Amino acid sequence: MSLHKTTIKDIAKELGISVATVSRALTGSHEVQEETREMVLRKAKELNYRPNIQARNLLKNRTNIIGVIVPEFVSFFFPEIIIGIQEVANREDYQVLICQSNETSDLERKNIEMLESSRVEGIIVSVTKESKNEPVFERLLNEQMPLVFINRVLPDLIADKVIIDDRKWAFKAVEHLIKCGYRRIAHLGGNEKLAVSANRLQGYLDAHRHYGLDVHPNLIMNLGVQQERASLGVNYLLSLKVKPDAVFCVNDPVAVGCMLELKKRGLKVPEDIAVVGFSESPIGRIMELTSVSQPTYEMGRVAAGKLLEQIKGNCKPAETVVLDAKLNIRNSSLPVHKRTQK
Amino acid sequence: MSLHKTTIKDIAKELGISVATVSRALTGSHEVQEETREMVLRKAKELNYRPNIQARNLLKNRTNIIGVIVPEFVSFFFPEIIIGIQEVANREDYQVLICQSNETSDLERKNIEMLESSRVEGIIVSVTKESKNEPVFERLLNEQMPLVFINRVLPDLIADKVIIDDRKWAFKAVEHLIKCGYRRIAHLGGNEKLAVSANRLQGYLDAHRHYGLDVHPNLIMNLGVQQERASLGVNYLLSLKVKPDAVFCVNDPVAVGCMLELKKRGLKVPEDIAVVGFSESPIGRIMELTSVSQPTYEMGRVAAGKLLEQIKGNCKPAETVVLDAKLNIRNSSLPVHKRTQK
DNA sequence: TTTATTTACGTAAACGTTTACATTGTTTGT
DNA sequence: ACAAACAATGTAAACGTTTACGTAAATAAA
Repeated sequence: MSLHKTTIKDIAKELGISVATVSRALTGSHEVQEETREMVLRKAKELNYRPNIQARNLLKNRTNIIGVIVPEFVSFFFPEIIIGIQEVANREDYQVLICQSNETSDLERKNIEMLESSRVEGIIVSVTKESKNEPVFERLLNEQMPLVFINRVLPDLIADKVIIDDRKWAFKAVEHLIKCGYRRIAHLGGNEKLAVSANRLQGYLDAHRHYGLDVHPNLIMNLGVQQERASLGVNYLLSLKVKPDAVFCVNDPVAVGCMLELKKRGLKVPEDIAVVGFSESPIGRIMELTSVSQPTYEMGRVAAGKLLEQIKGNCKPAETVVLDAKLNIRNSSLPVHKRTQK
Repeated sequence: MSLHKTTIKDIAKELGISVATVSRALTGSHEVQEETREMVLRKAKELNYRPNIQARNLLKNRTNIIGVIVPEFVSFFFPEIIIGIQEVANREDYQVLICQSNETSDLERKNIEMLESSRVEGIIVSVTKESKNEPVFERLLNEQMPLVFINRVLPDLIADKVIIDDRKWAFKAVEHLIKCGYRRIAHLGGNEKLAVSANRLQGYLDAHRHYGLDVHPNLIMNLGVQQERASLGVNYLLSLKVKPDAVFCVNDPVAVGCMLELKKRGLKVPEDIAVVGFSESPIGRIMELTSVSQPTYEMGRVAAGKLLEQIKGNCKPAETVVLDAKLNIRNSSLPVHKRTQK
């Protein structure tokens, strides 16, 4: 019941041999007598020896840990990405240190510094909106810290990135609304400084341009990516003389908030207003919300794969992996002529 | 652009002083001249020095890491607990290594061993259903590994536990149904071997006993804790000659699955059948599901607090902290006489 | 036999810190 | 003036490993 954890020295002393021999026996070196090895292994088991990874890592100057920074992980989205990351990392004996930046630039920076102090061998990050940490990431890149951006990226940085084509899929989502017969499509956008938001807005504009529809600036609002922000937007939209007949939302939470507010106001989806989200969510699925689904697990796996490659020193030039997505059409965006049949 | 990370030695060499002085300056020791300290701090910043935590920990024989094992973290519940844990842990400079056992006993054991090898200083765990690892946890306790069970516990083990009184709150939930006028209340239970499930079933039985209601064994089914399992139960319940007028579900996912299946079958909640869940969830809230809310963040904080106490060697006897919960009444369980008004 | 090679093991340095102890130079007390 | 106390710094050991190097004995080659 000693609080002392068995070390290699204890084994050596008990057997009257040197620590070097014990180490060799344990690491499976060939330069140790079979007889000796067995003796060591037996004693190690007897003393319930566990190698001290810290000491080994200090010597080899590694930690076998990678860091992950996400804005939050209460919504399904980032947890799924993290699971994908863990899957690949664990397979290669890496542990994953998970941090959440809580959507604040400041905590993001602190997390980075903490991960550096923990001597993680690489970092996978999904930046906060309004990340003011571009210089920090630049420093990391300069210092050759393996780094992969996922989902939310900094467009100006030359680094590995794993994303979907937000612009393209936003286009497809809005195109779907247009083809369904909707003509006054509003957009509840996220934060302009967030690349994903900006790109989805672009896709929205692209679709209008492509199908010759006028863009009404007063139908476009950038309120944020959180569910609660939606009511504000809905209230405004419903106050207009000419109301929109559909809303394309920057993500599912906002779309859900939008649907809830509409319901509260006594409006039916899609009969009065159609709604489309982005990124899929269990709640959205249940509410029959049309949305673009991202391959979350796969994104995590790919990001971890690229990070481990960087760590192993395969110094390929920075690459942006664009994964495929999918538009899932549900009842929240029925074609105008089919709506009454519902 | 060197791959070499700045060490205390580099600073010492550049300034022509000893590593001891540098160390003292950095750790805020009083026995160093103010002038020297400033010099060191300036140089440290210039060279972007980050202390190597591994080396420090090796010396002090600690890691400043605690491990957390949860069954899963895609649903809101465990992420919230984890955030609470991180909050307290980070405040005390501890990192959190998060593992998911994926509801399998085997992966749970592997995670434990992995955390041991990583020399975590303590473990917070929510066991899998049918955890066969009681002997493993017993060993950990014997070896004085700080350990706190949270939410899902092993009743026979003497250890720190952070829970709510599942039996009591299940009683309250069912009592609420009874007071609303429901008389044939079914129970979609979880796994019998899972303490939380067993306790919630007991609460269900208690309420029946307390209010003199007969228990109909064929209205009680233990199908599991996942949403998908609910349809099976609903199908069976609806096949009975005398159908239930309410369902008390072991948790929100099952309750949601239950509501969806009822909807699919053309039945209205609560007009045809009332539904009550447990543990709260965003989806449940949106579906207006009556449920018991647990203080997830607080549970995490308390568990982390207790673990850190254990780590610091405050060897109190094992204690079970029972936190308060709350029954949130929503439309899924309207009083029978009010239902038509809806 | 003598020399070269191999085998099995020991010695000691190294990783980046912290800290007990030693060593200065300076101040205080008598 | 001299001992005592103190302040600021240096020296070196320690944490638990791995591994380059050295060494002795045993074996193979000459």
